[in-house]
Amino acid sequence: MPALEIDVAIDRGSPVPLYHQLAEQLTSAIRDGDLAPGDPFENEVAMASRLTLSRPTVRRAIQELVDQGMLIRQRGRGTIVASPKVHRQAALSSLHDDLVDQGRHPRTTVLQRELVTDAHAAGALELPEDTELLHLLRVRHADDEPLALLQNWLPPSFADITTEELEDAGLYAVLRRRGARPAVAQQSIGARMPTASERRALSLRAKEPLLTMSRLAFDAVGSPVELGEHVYRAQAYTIDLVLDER
Amino acid sequence: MPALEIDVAIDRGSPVPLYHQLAEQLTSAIRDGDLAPGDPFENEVAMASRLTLSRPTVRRAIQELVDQGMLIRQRGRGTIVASPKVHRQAALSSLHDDLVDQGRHPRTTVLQRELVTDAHAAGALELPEDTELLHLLRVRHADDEPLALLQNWLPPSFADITTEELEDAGLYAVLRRRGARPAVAQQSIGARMPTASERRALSLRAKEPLLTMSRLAFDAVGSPVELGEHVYRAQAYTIDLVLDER
DNA sequence: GTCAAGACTTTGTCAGGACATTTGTACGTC
DNA sequence: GACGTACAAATGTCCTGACAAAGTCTTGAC
Repeated sequence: MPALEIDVAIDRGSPVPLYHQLAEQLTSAIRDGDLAPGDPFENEVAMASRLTLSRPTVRRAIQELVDQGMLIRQRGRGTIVASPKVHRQAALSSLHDDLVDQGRHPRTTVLQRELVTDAHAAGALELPEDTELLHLLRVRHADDEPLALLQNWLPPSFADITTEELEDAGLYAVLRRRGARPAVAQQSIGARMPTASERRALSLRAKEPLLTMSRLAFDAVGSPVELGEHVYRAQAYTIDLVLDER
Repeated sequence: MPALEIDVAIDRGSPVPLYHQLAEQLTSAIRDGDLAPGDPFENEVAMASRLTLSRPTVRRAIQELVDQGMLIRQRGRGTIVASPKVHRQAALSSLHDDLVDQGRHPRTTVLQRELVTDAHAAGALELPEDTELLHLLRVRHADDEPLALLQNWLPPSFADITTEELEDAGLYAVLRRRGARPAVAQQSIGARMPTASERRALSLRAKEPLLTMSRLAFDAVGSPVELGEHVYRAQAYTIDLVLDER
C-alpha cells in the first residue's frame, strides 16, 4: 500500500528552521485526521526527495513527532501513525495558556504582590538569604470556577511586574516580555489536604484534596528565574504527560 | 579558561552506538563531580577532533545530556554544566525500580489475580468489549510501610503471568521477560480521597488523600500493552519530572 | 578613557553520501 | 507443504563539508 503524500510547503526564506516547518505541518496534518492511526507514513528517503530536502532534515522533523508520541518508527518496516490517545506532550507551558488552548476562559486575580525575604525561596533561586524577592499570590478561575492558587517567588530584577500585567496574561508571558525565557524546569507533583485559607480561597467542599505542584524554572543560561508553589482543585484538574523510553 | 578534557574511551567494535557510549561516559563524569555546575564544557569541534569522532556524533551525545537537563548550550558562548538540581528525568520506569534505585526495599503482595471482562479497560486496550483480561490488584510496601495500591489490566496473551513472578519483580520487568517492551505511555495524574477499602488496604489515617495515576502503555508497534490505575499515599510519594522547552 | 566596528569563537542548520541492521517477502529446495 | 535462503525496503549510524547566527573579545578611532 502506498503511503499518503502529505502536502507541505517549505519557505526557505523564513527564519524558522526547515525541520521545524516540516514538523509543524506534519503535526497538523495528523491532527486534522489526514492520516489515521496505524496508517503507514511516507518513508524518509521518498519524502526527502519529494520535498527536495536532505534526509537528515526530514529525519529530524519526523523525530520531533516521534518524541511527541504521534509517530512510531520501526527499523526495517517503516513509520506509522500512533494511537491518538498518546498525542499530547507535557511541555513547559503555563496553566493560563493550557486553559486558553482548551477553549476555556481563564481569569486571574492577584491577591498579594509584595517584596519579601524568604530564606527557603532565596536558597532555591540561588540568591543570598536576605534578598528581597517579589512574592505573588494569585487565584485563577476558569469560566468563573476557582481552579488554582498560584504562589510564586521571583528574583528582584522582576520587582517592576505590575498587578495589571499579571491579571492580563500568564506569568510566563510576562517573563518572556521581559526577555526571561524559562528553558528547563524541575517539577514535583503531590497531593495533600487544603489549609483553612486555601479552602476559603478556592471555595472547596469538605474533604476535597488538592493537587500540589512545585516548580523551579531555569533560563537558558542555567540561572533560576522562578520558584512556584501551586495548588489545584483535584476535582477540576489533572496533569497529563507522555513518557517514552529512549 | 580552558575547559576540562573529559577522559573517554570509545569502543568501535561494540554494538552500542558511538554517540551513546560517549553520552554515558560524559554523564557519569558529571555525576562523579569531575565538572562542577557552571563549569565550561569542552566545545563540540575540539571534542570531536580529540576523540576522532565526527562533530554530528559528538553533538548527538551532548544533546542527550541537554535533554536530561545536565548541560546547557548557548550559541556563540559555549556549553556549560547545569545546576545539579535538575539532574533527573521522568522516565518510563516502574515504581518498583524507582524504589530499588533509591535504596529502599519494595515488597509486593498480590491481592487479586483473575480473568475479567471490563468494557472500559478493553476499550482502552483496543480489544473487543467481551475480551477476558488479566486483572491484577497489588499492594506495594516500601520498607514495610504501605505505599501504593496498583491495579492493572492486561491483554489475554499475558494470562499466564503468575502471582509468584509479580511478587518477585515489578510488572514491567515481567512484561519485558515476555518480550513486551512498553515504549510510550500516556499518564494522567490527579488526586482524590480514598474509598473505604483503599483506606483499609493502605492503613491510611483520616483525611489523608491519595495521588492517582492512570497510565496506558504502548509497545514499539503502537499496540496497547497495559492499562494501570494506581493510587499512592500522597504523604509518602511525589512524582518528579523535568520539562524543557524545545 | 569610551565606544563602536570588526575579528574570532562556538553552537545551529543543512546537504549529501556510505554502510549497517532489521524486517518482510518471494523464491527455491527438500 | 514446510523450511531456509536471498533479496528488497526501510530505518539507524556515522562521516565530511559548508555556511549562518549569536556572543565575546580585541582593536582602533575619537
